[in-house]
Amino acid sequence: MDKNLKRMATMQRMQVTGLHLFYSKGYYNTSVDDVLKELSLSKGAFYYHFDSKEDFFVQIIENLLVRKIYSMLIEPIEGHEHTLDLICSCFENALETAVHNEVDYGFALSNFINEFNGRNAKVMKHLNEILRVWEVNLVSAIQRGKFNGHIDRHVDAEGVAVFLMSSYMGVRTLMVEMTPSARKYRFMSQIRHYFKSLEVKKTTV
Amino acid sequence: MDKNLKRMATMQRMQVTGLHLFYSKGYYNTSVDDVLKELSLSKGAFYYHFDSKEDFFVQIIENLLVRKIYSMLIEPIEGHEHTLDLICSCFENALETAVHNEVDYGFALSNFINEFNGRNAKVMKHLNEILRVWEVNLVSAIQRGKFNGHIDRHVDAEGVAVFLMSSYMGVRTLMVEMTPSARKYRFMSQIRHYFKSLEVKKTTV
DNA sequence: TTGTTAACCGACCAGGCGGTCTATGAGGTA
DNA sequence: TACCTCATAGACCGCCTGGTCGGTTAACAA
Repeated sequence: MDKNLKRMATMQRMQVTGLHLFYSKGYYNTSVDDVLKELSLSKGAFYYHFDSKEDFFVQIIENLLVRKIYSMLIEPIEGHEHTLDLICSCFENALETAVHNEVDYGFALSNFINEFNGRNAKVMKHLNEILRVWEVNLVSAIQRGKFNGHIDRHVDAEGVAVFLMSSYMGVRTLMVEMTPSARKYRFMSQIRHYFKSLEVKKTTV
Repeated sequence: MDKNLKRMATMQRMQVTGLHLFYSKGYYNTSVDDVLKELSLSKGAFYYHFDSKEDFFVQIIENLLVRKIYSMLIEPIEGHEHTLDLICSCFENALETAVHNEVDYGFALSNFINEFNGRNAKVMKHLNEILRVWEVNLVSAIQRGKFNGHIDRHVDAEGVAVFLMSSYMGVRTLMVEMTPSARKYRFMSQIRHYFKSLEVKKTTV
């Protein structure tokens, strides 16, 4: 048990450092030695715990990336209050975090999708699974909104979900260079404008 | 002159092949030899025409990528008709091209931005310049629409431009895997819905 | 005390990388 | 024929990469 704890701690340290480096420098552009140098560990330690660099990365996805995205983009919109407000403040918070990074490298998930697409089907399967979960949760949030009477019943939930995911992923790329906070502000204004057009039309007069 | 023509032709061939490989496999994941193998040329030929791999890529950006994006996303919206319709069909065409690729690797510009961000400032400068031109043209297109009376005068042109660029870049990433044509359809529906909310309000009754 | 084993070390390997350099031949010029 | 330049060839270099492997250490069990 105590043994197992040490094992887990070392693996965790490697994975945290690995995610940080893969995110900021890219997977193919980061060597195993880069990760080990950061931690003053050796090749032996690495290949004792992981089968390969790819296996290492898949475990990072499952243990760290999935949770990160879940807690940042999925869990916050699971409430039962006004759905669109939830999504709005969820995006607002996620973007604000990005603005506060002294250096921002974009949305980790979409960076990795770009990097692995067409080059590594196995890793892509894991990344796509995260996208799928995100999409499903967005769709059900919007349907909840329609059910609760906040969102117009003619709205296409799947369409809105795709549109929201697209725009979020895109704005994160757009924010990496030049005036991220201004772009965040403009983006959020337009999202709110778009959301207003999804609400039930108050039958005035 | 004839000599110069041959020189240009060889350089062009290298650049076309280079863009294709860099786009599909990534810059860092494509070696100079990969490009040369494709053309049955040697290292000598390559370094006779280009100073370095980086110089090669910068020339590809300036000679090929800029033009490609200009002809696909900028020039089509420069007309003076109903602006939002122009943008709509421009996006429609650009996405349709992507759907028809048997294998799609996303939006080249945003892929490269992801790959070079924080790693190569010089290349990033060139990529950002393309983004800037795109943004400027979108903004002026929208302002034209406001001037022509098609777009509500309260609309924030810069905001709409950022939002459009974001969503386009994002949906291209989202389309690389799984049901691109369905996602394209849903995306375009929402774009049209969003555009409707930007039009001048017809004062009914 | 002795043996076992989990955790880690680091030298080593084959292959690939960007880039250099000398050689070579084709085509024009004198 | 002799010469010169442009365009290309391909061997070579030093460096880095993912991955292997025999050795070492410390904790614990007998």
